[in-house]
Amino acid sequence: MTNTAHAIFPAPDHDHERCASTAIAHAEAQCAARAQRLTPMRRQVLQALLSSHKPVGAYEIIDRLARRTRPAPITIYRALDFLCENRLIHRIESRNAYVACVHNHDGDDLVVFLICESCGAVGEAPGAAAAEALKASSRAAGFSPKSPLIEIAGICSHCRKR
Amino acid sequence: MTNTAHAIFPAPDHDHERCASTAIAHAEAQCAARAQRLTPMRRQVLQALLSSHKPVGAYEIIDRLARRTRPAPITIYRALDFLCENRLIHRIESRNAYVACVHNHDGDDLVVFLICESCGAVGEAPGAAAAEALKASSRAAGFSPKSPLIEIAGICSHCRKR
DNA sequence: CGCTTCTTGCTGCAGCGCAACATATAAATC
DNA sequence: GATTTATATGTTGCGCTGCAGCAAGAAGCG
Repeated sequence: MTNTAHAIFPAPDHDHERCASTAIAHAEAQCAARAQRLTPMRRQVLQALLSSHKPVGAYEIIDRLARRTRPAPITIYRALDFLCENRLIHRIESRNAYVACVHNHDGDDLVVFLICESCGAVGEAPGAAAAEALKASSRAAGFSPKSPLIEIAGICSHCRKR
Repeated sequence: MTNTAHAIFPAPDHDHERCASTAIAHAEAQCAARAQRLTPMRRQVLQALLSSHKPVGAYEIIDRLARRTRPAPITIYRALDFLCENRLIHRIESRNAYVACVHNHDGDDLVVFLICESCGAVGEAPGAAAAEALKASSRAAGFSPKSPLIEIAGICSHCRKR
């Protein structure tokens, strides 16, 4: 197989051009629907993240933009905040970095981040089942949970084959 | 109730003196069993974390130690690494901070961190059930998982009452 | 146009985290 | 005990992370 629409980990030879353009299109639609502005700066940051499926740090984004005038860190963080709030990207806490959301999941569903220690790619797996178990466990402790954060390190299917 | 041994979130009025001393005793036993050395530096860092059930950053640990000679950050990080490797403390990724392990869980079992947004306390809930669901989900994606990281923000039972 | 709101740029700063090297202390071996 | 070896701590230095506070420009609106 080469490129099924719902593969958690995109194959090394997948059509990434298409992958990125659909993500941009989705971002435009999403922003239009919410009356939010996908400014050039925000679009550039999103595109920088879309250049791979790996988490990228804020300062590396600055390097990748590499325009005439080098944007200040705060500028990037503000764009990242905007993109996070609109669920167009995700923050990977264990890496202090960000990945573009490839939208394999629905609205408010819990997402499980699978992080390959070999190639660095990040996949988004559905985690509804685990979410139930987590809610039950935390409620048993008298805890009122909000959004669970789940990140799992390991080896992805493509790296495993090699 | 005031202080049951297995409460996930220790009551505000619990006997923290005892709480801390048992943790130190456990650390000594654990290190002795593994032929590891709980040096003065490491013990001091552990005690600094045991002064509360809240996550503490590396630089705040430096402030708390407040000895004649202020230890360098790297010194603290080395002690933290040691304590993490020996499972005497945990790193809270979403806070870039550390908490002492109060050992409500067994050996290699998955731990779910419950972080109270009100008082900042961190509880450790058992997550074996969720772990199974997560493993199944990630394996379905062809992923070979290692140690899942689960952190949930919310409100703890004691803050909820107020 | 004038006003408001949003966005970006600029300066500055504090916490986080570790590499590389030097020194000191403890354990192990003879 | 003396020597080697391993482990732990100290010192210097630096890059990344993340944001506060203020100023300037751009977009939307009556």
